[in-house]
Amino acid sequence: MDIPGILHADLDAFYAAVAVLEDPSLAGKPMAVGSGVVLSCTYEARAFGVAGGMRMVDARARCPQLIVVDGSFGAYSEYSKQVFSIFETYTPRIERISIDEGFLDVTGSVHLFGSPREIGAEIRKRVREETGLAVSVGASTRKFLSKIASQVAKPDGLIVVEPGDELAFLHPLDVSYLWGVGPVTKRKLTDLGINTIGDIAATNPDSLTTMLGRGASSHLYALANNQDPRPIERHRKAKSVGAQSAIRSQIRTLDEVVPILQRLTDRVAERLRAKDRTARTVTVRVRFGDLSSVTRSATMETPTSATGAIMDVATALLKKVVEEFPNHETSLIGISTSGLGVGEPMQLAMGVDAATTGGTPAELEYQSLDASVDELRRRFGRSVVTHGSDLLSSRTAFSDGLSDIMTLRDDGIPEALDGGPEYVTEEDVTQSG
DNA sequence: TCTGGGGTCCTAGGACCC
DNA sequence: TCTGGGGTCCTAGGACCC
Repeated sequence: MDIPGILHADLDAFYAAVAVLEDPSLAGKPMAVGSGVVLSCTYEARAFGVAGGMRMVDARARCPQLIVVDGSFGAYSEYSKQVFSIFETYTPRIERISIDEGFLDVTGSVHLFGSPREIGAEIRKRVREETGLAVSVGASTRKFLSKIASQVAKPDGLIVVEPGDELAFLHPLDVSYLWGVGPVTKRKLTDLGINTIGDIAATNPDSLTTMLGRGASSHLYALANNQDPRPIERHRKAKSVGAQSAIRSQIRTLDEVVPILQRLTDRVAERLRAKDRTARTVTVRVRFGDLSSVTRSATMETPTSATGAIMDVATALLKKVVEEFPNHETSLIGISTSGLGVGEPMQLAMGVDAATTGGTPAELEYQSLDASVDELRRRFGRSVVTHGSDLLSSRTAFSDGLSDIMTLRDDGIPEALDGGPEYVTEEDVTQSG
């Protein structure tokens, strides 16, 4: 396999480019997408020193005529879909890294479509013609090297690193091109007199280890010597699901923070269910007014995707933080769930809606029973209420009003329904389907 | 220069088990 | 009963990436 068949394709200034396509009057002007911070900006804005990640106030200071537009995520995923479907006509071996970049392994496609260089050129042409977007492409025999090549190729370029030329291409480049070198590592390397990737390759690995630790140093040393055995991975499963929210006004008490945590937990649990996943570990992050932050986590005995169960754990963790750091302002709160699993038998808390019983809320009565999906449907029709990994959490979620209103699909999986929680009786049910 | 939201991976210490 | 070693799981923090 001595052809540069690993392609890295990266859309140029993606969000900004889409904004220009949606509103052509923005073409050729300095423009940034984002509200608090710059998510993406045009190359005209970059000429003024505006860059992604920058605070919008700083961006405006550098470029007073900067036009700022809000992002529209619907349009982004539409364009992204189009672009990736073009990729798919050249190879099924695609690893999507994010909405705007991915790896393509075209080593098996050369007989059909020509050399990697020809494929890269054709992809760029087709993406330009069919979507109006510019995509830069790097090609080599290694993932990390192709990614670097596409960065060097920007904007709107194609760089192929032929086998044998790798080190000559790589070694003059600044260390920050390497995946894994951020501000902290960059500073440490500078202190060691290491500036280029070639400097890393020429350094005694032991002295790197002293400064960076075993993992990071062997990683960087390998990359600097063009070692990167990672294959293209087509389907990567998420390892965590989280949500966070920055808080502007100063708040200090648990009572003020809990509703925000509730909202975030709702979102996370819903996304877990949408992916048909469960989580075992709940992590709560609190960032204080001085921007320092702490995390507290706890692992549950049984995995769950139930809002109530996750919220119980999250609330306890949050309480711990508040007790540990009294009278601290909170500037951000986040929740993350990890230890994700699939396919555990779900435990359902069931309810019958008020229309069925023609009634007002009655006293809740619980009982456990085993039942097949068919039996559930016979007994309750559409009136599934909430589910979790154990009966207690399902019931807690239900009685706290955190339940989702759902119906059973034919495969027995609950499906979200619109409508209010009008339930008057409730029974706990173990789903056996 | 710490401003956003979504993630991954690594390290290190402690608990616990064999 | 103590000492030692190895492995796994959990928790907390930090760096980095898009």
